[in-house]
Amino acid sequence: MTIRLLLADDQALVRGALAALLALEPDLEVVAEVGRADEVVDAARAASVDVCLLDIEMPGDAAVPDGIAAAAALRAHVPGVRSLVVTTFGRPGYLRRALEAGASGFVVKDTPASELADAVRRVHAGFRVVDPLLAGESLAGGSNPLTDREVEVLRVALDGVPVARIAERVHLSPGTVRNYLSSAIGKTGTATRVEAARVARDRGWI
Amino acid sequence: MTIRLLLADDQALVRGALAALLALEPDLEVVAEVGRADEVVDAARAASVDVCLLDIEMPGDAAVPDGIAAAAALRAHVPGVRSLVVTTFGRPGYLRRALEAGASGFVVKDTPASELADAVRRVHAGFRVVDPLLAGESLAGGSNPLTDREVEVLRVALDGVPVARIAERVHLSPGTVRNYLSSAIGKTGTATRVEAARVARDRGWI
DNA sequence: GGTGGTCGATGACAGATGTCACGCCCACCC
DNA sequence: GGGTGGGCGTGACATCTGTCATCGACCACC
Repeated sequence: MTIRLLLADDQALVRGALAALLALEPDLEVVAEVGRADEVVDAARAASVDVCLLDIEMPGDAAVPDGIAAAAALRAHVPGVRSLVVTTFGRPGYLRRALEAGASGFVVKDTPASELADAVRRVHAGFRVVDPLLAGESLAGGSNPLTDREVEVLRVALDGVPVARIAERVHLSPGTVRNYLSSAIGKTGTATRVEAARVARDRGWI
Repeated sequence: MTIRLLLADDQALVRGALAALLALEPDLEVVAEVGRADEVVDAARAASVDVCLLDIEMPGDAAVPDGIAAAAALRAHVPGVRSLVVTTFGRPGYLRRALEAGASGFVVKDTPASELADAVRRVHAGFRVVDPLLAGESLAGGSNPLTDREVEVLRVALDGVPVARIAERVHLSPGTVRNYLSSAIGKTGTATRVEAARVARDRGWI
């Protein structure tokens, strides 16, 4: 019996290339491909998929905006499927959030191509597959010290927009936004809101 | 006679997957793979390569920091080889810079996998292959209005560091840095230095 | 009822930032 | 020599930002 796979990645070329790579394995079969996070659940159900390979950075809708949310949605709605997150960025917080969302595996796109099929097989067999290097960093990184509001404000601050525009977008007064930013700057040990936002992003806090 | 290919991409998984995809074509053969921009020229020479597939975002050294520089280095040192840039980001400025660097083709990773092999063949045959959507944007985008100093300062400003630290890194006085930033803010039609840096990056100006 | 806690807002302050006009130096050119 | 212009710096100014103390509103809890 072959393992039935779904590929979710917004870059068609990468998706197709991964399909070609996995097609080399006789016990694996790619039965569905999607390019958006919000299409994962339907496709997984329709094709009776065993394992989903999920990129994190993918377009989606408000309910399922990215690959991590797709893993959570799969666990909730199609519990038989296992998720293997395959991502460009080995940010510690991504790993933590992916595991919290119910993903069974987490590999970065730096890993050798030869290891992917094995990761799929182990995930399908019920094991947990995690990049060992990243697992260490993730534990060392600690958990997210930011409050919900700080996260919300930092997300907007990422692009470097002025405080006034951040305030508009999150429906808070400019003064309050500055308070949250100041707090986040303190927690990240940085000097400006943009630095704080970047550090928070790299640690997977936002 | 098969077309001999070199794959340059820092993500091993993507590299391997592309190799599997292209191996499906009987007239194509992947004869070399590298993960750094500064290894492209040597590898291309050693394996007598016909066409190089180059990612842009790749680590490298000071002389060849990315895939675009690798295309330029190939033209200079191994003139027989043609370059096909394969990149995640369809930024208009990337296209312009890639063509200036002597690349024969430019495709984004959104394109269907089925078209890649054809793009390789056309590049090998001496044609120029350019994403048509992007070609339009690139012409509309116009050329780079920034001075060298403005570019240098904006590159550092991308991370949101304070002006004082930008001044240290580029060996200018803080006041001068602010002048360049102010000028760049005006040219980009933005409000802060970080916004200016992001706009400039997205247009391929820095 | 009181009590404590959180959330959002405000005000005040120092320092950073963006803008602008101007000055200096040096290369270049007539 | 006398411009002329670009690159870099300075000073001054208004505004924005980051920090901190404080306040009112609201809610949970005893």
